[in-house]
Amino acid sequence: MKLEEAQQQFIASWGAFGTYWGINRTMAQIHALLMISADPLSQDDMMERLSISRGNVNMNIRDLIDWGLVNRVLIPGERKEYFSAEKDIWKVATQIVKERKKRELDPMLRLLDQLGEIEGDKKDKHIKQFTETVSSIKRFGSQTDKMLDGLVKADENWFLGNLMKMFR
Amino acid sequence: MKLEEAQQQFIASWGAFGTYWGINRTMAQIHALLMISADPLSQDDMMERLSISRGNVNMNIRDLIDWGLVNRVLIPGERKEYFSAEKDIWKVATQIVKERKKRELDPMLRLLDQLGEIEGDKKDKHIKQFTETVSSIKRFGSQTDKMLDGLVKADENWFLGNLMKMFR
DNA sequence: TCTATTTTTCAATTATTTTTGAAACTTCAG
DNA sequence: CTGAAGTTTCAAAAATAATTGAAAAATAGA
Repeated sequence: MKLEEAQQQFIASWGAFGTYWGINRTMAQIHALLMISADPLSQDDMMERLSISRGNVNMNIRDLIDWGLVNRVLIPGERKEYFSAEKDIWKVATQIVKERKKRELDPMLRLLDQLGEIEGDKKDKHIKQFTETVSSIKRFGSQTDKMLDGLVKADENWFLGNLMKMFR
Repeated sequence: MKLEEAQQQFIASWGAFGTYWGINRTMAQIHALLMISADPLSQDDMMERLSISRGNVNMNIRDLIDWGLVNRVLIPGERKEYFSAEKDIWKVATQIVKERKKRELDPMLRLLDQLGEIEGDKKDKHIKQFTETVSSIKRFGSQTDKMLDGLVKADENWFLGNLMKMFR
């Protein structure tokens, strides 16, 4: 398989998978392009490679920087801005976990705390079902929260090594 | 807080969070409604509780059944079909992991295998960067795959207990 | 079988999200 | 200061996804 063809396919597929993960297609494609590029790229490079508009590149690059997945790179003597992606896949995953935890899990747990106390007869089966569901989700969520904190802090090989042993 | 109010809020929020997880709002709301309901509900019940159309309920219920999160329940003497959700949150999580692995991770790994061999000079930095990125994602993906297989098989308390110790 | 009831399907509509592109803004060299 | 090069913004347009509702299909009791 030729390099260009493989690159095209990788970018297209990464973009498609991105939509499963709540990331929009273009953002995932830009990320894919930067991960497989040996050198940093400018916004114009990305526009050309992906056939998308300047505004689109600009907005999605900004989001990727917010997610901590892409960095601005200054190239001496160049006026343009260049961008490169974190290439260590473990760091990428860690960063995504960290951000998603912050954006999704933490707010969810805050909400569940507010739904704890319900007025009325604790023996009523509707009240019982509701409070049981909410509290079991809360319990599960807190455990997940702690686990992810650990995971984010852990060293790659140590973590995977241990986990591999556990599940063998 | 009153039960009805808390239920409303739980359903609305679960729906909103669902969109983060690649699940559409309505599907997540139906799931939420069934999780907090003490008794199985009919399609008409759900239409009324969530103010959505019959077709919408029907399609999303079917998806939830495909995901293994909801079951048809036969109520003796009733002509209508009733539905209930799995209420054990650990089973819910396990089921979601299993399905997403099947739908997302497995196809991704299959693709990466195809992108392995690139024609040309192995020393060329563009080829090198591409193959390195692809193979490191593949490696990471396979490890994740094995880990999730283990997780799905594992018993709740055993798993969380161990993980808690690991990360304390 | 017939028919009332319930479920399913799907084309058309509606809502949401993404993308474009041109104008506004910023930066910097001369 | 001026203006060319580069970046950002955002309203409008396009693309995508979700929802409706009515017709078709399935089901079960008489």
